[in-house]
Amino acid sequence: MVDHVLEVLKSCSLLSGLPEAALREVAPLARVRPFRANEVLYQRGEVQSALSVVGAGNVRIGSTNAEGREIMLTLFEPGAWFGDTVFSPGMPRVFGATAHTDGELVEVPGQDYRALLARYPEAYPRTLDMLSRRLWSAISIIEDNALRDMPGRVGRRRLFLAHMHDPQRGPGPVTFKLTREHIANMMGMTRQGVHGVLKALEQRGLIRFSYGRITVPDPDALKAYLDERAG
Amino acid sequence: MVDHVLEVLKSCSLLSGLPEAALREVAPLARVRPFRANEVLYQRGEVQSALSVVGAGNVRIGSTNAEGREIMLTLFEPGAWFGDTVFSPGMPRVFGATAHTDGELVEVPGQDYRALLARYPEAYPRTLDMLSRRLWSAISIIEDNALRDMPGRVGRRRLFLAHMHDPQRGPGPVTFKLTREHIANMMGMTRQGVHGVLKALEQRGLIRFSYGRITVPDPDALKAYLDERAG
DNA sequence: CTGAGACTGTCAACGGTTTGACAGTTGGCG
DNA sequence: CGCCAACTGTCAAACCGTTGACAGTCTCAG
Repeated sequence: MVDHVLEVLKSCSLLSGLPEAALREVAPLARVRPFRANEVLYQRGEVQSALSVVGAGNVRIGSTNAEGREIMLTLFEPGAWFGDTVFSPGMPRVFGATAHTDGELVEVPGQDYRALLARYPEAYPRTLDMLSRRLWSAISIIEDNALRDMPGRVGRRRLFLAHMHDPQRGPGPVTFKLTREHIANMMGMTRQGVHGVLKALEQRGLIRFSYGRITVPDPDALKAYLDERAG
Repeated sequence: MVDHVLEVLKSCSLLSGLPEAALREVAPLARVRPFRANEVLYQRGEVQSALSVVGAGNVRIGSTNAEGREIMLTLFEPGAWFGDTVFSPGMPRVFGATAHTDGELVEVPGQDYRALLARYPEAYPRTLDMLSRRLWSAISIIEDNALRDMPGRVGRRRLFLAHMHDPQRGPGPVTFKLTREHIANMMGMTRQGVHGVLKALEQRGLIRFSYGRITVPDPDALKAYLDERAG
């Protein structure tokens, strides 16, 4: 059990600055939390700080407004970490998390994680680096939204997900389990609007899709197309 | 001179976790860089990591795409810090900075700043907290863009700036020196589009504006209006 | 104080997205 | 193996923001 937790923690880039001995220290304090598809994992506003690492399955990060319209910020794969308040204890959660598929979460209590960092300060730079990159991702999404038209935005977001999916950038095809509606929610568009955009991309052979599933056969080709289309 | 630098560094929230002794150590290593309005301070892509603190004047953060269309992410006031690559040395800058008014920057070489943190590890938690909050700001902008219509977006962004302007949340009026075109660039809209939105907000008395200047008389009233308009 | 340049108000035509509605398709569960 | 629920394709009408163009207003530097 603890061994399994340790495996998950080791797979997490945020924690890769910590020596294995450190991970062994927190592993027993972590909690494994299995989840079913569409289960709400955290709700916006909860005051509770934990570092969550996806052990298996996919997790949607996002929030819902009063009218019930939802926005999905990103989709996390196994190994990804989140927990926006780990570094700002006492603050309410800024966004919510929902299970996208069945899977499991490993939760390290915020206090324990912070104490661990304090004991292994050499891990701080790596931690800052990771957080900093998250910030860039967010900013580049803002830029895309402001600078690009709808096809550009959709394409770029697909690339972004492909990169999240496999940061090692293996050139092979990448598949997500996403409906048109999910994509629309990510972009602030409607299902119908997404449809038109995807159809155009498909005709160029840049993406392919089947029922509830979308695949990018060649991320590099998609990137090249988008770069050519607009600065 | 060094005294002046010290004052500026002390005013910076990112550095407030460091004891004054630490700031005295880096102050001599910092460089004061005066600037004139519209001067380009940093360009996207430069590989150079420094922590920049605004000592006086205003700085626009943003980027430009190939077609020359510009997006402005935010406007920084004295005391604000930026330097997206301080925590990820060796990476190219993700966005550019341009002087919005005359003013001055205090630049701490990234290496020196990082070495300082390593010497005063008790400052790390505060640093992570600050960076984390930046991430929230960015994410909440993404949310606003996806979930809100144009008036909602413009209003929210005005609030965001008001908050940046004075995080202590004094309830008084706040004024920015921003043209319609700047606002348009922040939102990915056009000058004309912004015009209509602002006119509507003005008629409700929520904002006022004069030549090249816009003021929010009562941020709380604006917030209340926006919250009511759309969850 | 005065002129040039920057900023602003406004208009009509155009275009892309949403809205709303409905039928067709897929996949999983009983 | 068949049905139901979820997902998808498609269309026309309405809407909203952009494009492009021009005249009016304000500021500041000389």
